[in-house]
Amino acid sequence: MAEKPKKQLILEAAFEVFTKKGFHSTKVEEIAERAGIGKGTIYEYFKSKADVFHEMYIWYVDKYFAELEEGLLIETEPVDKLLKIVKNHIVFLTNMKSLAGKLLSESSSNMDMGAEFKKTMVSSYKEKMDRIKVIIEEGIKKGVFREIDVTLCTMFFFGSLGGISHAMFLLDIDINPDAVAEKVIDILLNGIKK
Amino acid sequence: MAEKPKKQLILEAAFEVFTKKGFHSTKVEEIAERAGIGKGTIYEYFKSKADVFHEMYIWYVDKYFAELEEGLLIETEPVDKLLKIVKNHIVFLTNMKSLAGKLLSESSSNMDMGAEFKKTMVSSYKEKMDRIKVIIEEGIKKGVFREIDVTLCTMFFFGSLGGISHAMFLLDIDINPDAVAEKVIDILLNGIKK
Amino acid sequence: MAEKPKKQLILEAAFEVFTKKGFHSTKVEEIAERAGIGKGTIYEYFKSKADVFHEMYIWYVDKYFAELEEGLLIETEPVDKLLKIVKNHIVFLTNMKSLAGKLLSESSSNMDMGAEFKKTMVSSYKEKMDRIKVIIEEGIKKGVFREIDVTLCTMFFFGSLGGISHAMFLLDIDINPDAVAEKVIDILLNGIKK
Amino acid sequence: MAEKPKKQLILEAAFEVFTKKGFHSTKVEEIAERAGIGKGTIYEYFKSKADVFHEMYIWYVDKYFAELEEGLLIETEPVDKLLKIVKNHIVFLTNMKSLAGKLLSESSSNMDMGAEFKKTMVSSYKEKMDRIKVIIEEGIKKGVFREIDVTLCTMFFFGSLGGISHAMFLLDIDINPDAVAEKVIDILLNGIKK
DNA sequence: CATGAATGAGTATTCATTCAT
DNA sequence: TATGAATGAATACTCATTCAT
Repeated sequence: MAEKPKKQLILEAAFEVFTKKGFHSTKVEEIAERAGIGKGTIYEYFKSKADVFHEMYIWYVDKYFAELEEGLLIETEPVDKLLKIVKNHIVFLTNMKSLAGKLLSESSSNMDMGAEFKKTMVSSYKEKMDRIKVIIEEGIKKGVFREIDVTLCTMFFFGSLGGISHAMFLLDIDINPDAVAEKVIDILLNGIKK
Repeated sequence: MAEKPKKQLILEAAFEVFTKKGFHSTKVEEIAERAGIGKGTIYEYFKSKADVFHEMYIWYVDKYFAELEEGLLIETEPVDKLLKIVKNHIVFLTNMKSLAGKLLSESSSNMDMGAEFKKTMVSSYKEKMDRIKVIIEEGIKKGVFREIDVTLCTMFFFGSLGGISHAMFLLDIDINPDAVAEKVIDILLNGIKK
Repeated sequence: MAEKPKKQLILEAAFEVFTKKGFHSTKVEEIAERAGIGKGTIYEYFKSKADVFHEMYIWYVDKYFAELEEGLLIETEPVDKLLKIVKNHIVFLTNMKSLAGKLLSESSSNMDMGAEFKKTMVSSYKEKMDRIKVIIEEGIKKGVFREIDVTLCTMFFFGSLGGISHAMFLLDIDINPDAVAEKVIDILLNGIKK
Repeated sequence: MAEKPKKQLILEAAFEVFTKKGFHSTKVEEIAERAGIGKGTIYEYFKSKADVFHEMYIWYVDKYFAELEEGLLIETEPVDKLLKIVKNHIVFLTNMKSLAGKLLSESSSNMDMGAEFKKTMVSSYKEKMDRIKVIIEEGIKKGVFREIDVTLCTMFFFGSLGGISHAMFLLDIDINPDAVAEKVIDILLNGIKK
């Protein structure tokens, strides 16, 4: 009897379909089918297809951060924190059935989805970036990291995570989170120069 | 009299519109208007809207590589080559009126565009990666770089370029190509550890 | 405690909404809200939206006639009766918050509401007409009126009432029932010729 | 080869369907079918269903006035002019396949069609009224008519025309334009009092 | 070759109605 | 009885594509 709340059901179905087919190619009816409900029901909980996408995005990002923060609590050292972030990122993507790349890319090109959504995206993006930035700054303060350009370094590091996801999905590569994470951090920390 | 060939005209118009509005939101008629020709004419040169996109993508990538290779010819040292790649990437994006990010993201989510296009994308992706990979391997052979995981390092480096583009567009940041390129390479080469 | 019967409540709410927004633009939920009840409850008393409209129409016409007949009882002379009809018509419309025009017009165009409703409308229309016809015939018999075409005169007279309502609503004119009624009857009785 | 212009074709088809079924019950596709064209073509000439209705209404009113004015040119006497108006009205309705009543009624209840259309309707209504008003005033000036309330008389007369149409359609009566017109004018001029 | 008028397949959304509670 | 969450049939409108000129 204790059914999952309808709204959650829709969000999950939406995630699966949107990430697999992209926003425009996803039909509202498909989401309903996957959620095992009637098409009209979606409009009881969301005011439009774009709204479903928007809320799903927020839900997804929140989930990401929740898992991340939990992981970060244990660590104290900047290096370990960065390592945790990379691991978390990879695990998250893998758990998400490896479809998350789509989400990012499709969403970034949907300016037609209204300024409000754009704002949500930018702010969640900044939030992620800031989380990393703080760690790097902490590392510099502690004397563990060099005095590099923090913003750039953050973009660099953050981008590399995206690049890895992108490669994973586009090339259909299976990877070992721990091994990859360690290699990534090694490069980031020590550079590639001999 | 020396008019630009019609096909080229369409490709350029398509690039502008597709990158500004994304694939689905771009109307064929808009491309025609921007190209200063009739809607029907497009179908004389391309068999569908997807085909226009596909060919435009190839043209864009070719252009990217042409400029890149030209730049790489001058350099002999792996480090300088990587530096050139970063600079070229940033300059290219800037020249492209900062719209290229869209291209990547939108395209990656269009599985509905057929397997053929997917293949084109993957292969051009691999081509770009390989170009970088070769340089890194060369650096290792020459003893300039450590013996790191080349594939991963490539993904890492390549991804960081994407991350920088993404940040540029999403956050609307203006950057100085040379300064940024040097900082990026500095991090890549020396790492961030003190 | 002496609550109004639910059905009556719905009918009144329906009248307000239907007359303000027309049949198609009225949502069943709106009627329920205005009646202060749940949407489903309407279907306990009526079998469809069209049925609500149908019954409301009958209720409205009955009310009209009830008021009219009451007024006519006092009068004995045909001329006074016609005068009473005009006054009653105008007062009725005014009391109805000047929305009745809508009712007539919307309803007349709803062939899609089924033959049954059409019949109700026609028969109520005929009933109104007959009421007038009888008075005119009586007037002729009494030698007060000329031997004009009774049916046509009825239509003419009845139509003019509608015309006045229509003008009132469309042009948003406020009128004095007594003054107008007397002028109307004056024209009807004496014509406009000098 | 000399086909009727598409826009005109659509307007005529729209008139037939709208007047038969009312605005809401008319499907755009039905208009297209009746016009013998594709659904999309309608949107080449009109920007919405409401727009088709709006333009059709104007076209219809213009046609009415064109025929009316032509008829009025020949007459010089106010009485003859009124007679002409009545005849014209009846003939017009008959020619229009007896569907015009719908038009008036449906349209008057479509406040949801936007303020612009409301304005068009009111102004065409006033125009018709003014045409009649002028004739009555002329009659008074010439000493043919009594000094009655002109506005009211106009509404009265105009309404009676509507009443006759309404009766014709609702009761499905066939009438002889000339005979009816003369009787109507007789009542209007001389009243019904003996 | 070039065109743009014509087309109709495809889809988000609304809302009357049902029915489990 | 009363309710309102759930439903899906119904429909205006868009736009890639065709083809007569």
